Amino acid sequence: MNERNYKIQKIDDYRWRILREGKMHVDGIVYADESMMKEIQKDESLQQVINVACLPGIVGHSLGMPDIHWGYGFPIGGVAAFDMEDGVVSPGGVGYDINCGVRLLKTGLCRVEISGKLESIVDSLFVNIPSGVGSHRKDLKLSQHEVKNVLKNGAQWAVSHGYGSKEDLEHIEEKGCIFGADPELVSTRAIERGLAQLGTLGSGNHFVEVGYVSEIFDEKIARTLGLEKDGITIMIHTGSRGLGYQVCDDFIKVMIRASGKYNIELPDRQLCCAPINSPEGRDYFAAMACAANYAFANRQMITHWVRESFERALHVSPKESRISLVYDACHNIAKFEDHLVNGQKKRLCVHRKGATRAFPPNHPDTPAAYKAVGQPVFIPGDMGRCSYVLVGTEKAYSDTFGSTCHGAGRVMSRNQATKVAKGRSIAQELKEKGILVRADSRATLEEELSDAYKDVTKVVDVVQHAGISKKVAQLKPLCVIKG
DNA sequence: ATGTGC
Repeated sequence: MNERNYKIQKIDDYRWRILREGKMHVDGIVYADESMMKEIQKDESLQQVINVACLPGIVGHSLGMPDIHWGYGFPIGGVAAFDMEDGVVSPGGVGYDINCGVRLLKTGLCRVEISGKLESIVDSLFVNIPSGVGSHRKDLKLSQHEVKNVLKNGAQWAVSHGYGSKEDLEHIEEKGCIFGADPELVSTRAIERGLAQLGTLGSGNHFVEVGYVSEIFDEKIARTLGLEKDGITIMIHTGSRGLGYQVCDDFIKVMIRASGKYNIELPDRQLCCAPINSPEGRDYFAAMACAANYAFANRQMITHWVRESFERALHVSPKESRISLVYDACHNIAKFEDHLVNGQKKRLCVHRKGATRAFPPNHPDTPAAYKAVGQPVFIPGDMGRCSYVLVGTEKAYSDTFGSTCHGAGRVMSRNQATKVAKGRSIAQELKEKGILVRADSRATLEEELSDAYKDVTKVVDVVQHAGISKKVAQLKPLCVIKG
């Protein structure tokens, strides 16, 4: 069962090469330190890196980030770019939660100003933002027609309906709207699942977390991002909810047929895909863009209710709380982007699944305010430890199609974590560490146990040392709401 | 991740 046929070559302290052999078109490259590499080999994720390397039209390398772990077909923490002419697009390379992502808000508040008020903040957030499996909003049920407008316009829809400001849009990847979304390619079932879920958190590892800047590694960049020591931040991690799940599920069926139709040899059925320039490939992309836009709108709506929750809990005006968006980045998505391949500029379809775009300073897609420092990247850890703010680099652009990691990465399955948490009160343990948590389900809290994750500091150190991101600040949690 | 199996 655990027989390994592949050969791994150490490139340097933070990179490992899986040599091309058999049906692989390219080498695999994994970013990890020595001890992580041992952990990584315990699951099937490296075999998945190899499987991805066998897909038609893949260019460069099949990449694994240090938070890599087993996923549906493609590994989570994987990056794969395909040639527009002979390459493929695959729902498994994006993931079930299309445009799952992280946004970071900063505030005009500092730690001492809210100490003693954390209970009311966390309660207010928990009341205002529905959380948990199947969570929906009682105060906002859209018509099918209106959902289609969300799918076309993303966060722009939210802003034009009074949820946030135009300035927010400048600080979202793609300005909160992926081009090419066609709602007619999203099934009625998917749209129905989306009617009442806009502005809800969901379950699993999704959260809204209030924290503070605990350490700054680069003063100048932190200042540009508007972060200072002890400043209060809010991190939002969620995606496209049931609508995105349904889009993925619908298109996996389409892609299984398409893989046969186009004679694509699949090492694993879960890698089902279609040529980028086929009807199935174009349809998937247009539907995926819809789900991505729904997720952008979702995080934008949640931002609105975060602002409102702070105002209510602290009895402050928006001018006093000064909650603004630092940035919003996707970590489950496929994008058409220009990259240098063998010295030539080429348009590629880049799949990032559990991987974050990390574009360098001066890139056209890096927001104007951050041109000098690079695109912000947020790496949430687990509930008990910390998170990181990074920026993208030239090296990421040249080595990883402008990509980096997305989180700590699991070391325990959900089942394992539940067993380890048996007989313990995770909420109480966190409270003793000074972290208040409100969760819809006790089971989710157990699955999200701190020890179920790698130490995010080690993950971030790998991408920092490998040069594919630059550390800017560390954030520590104060209170968190979970699904 | 997911109206947590059709």
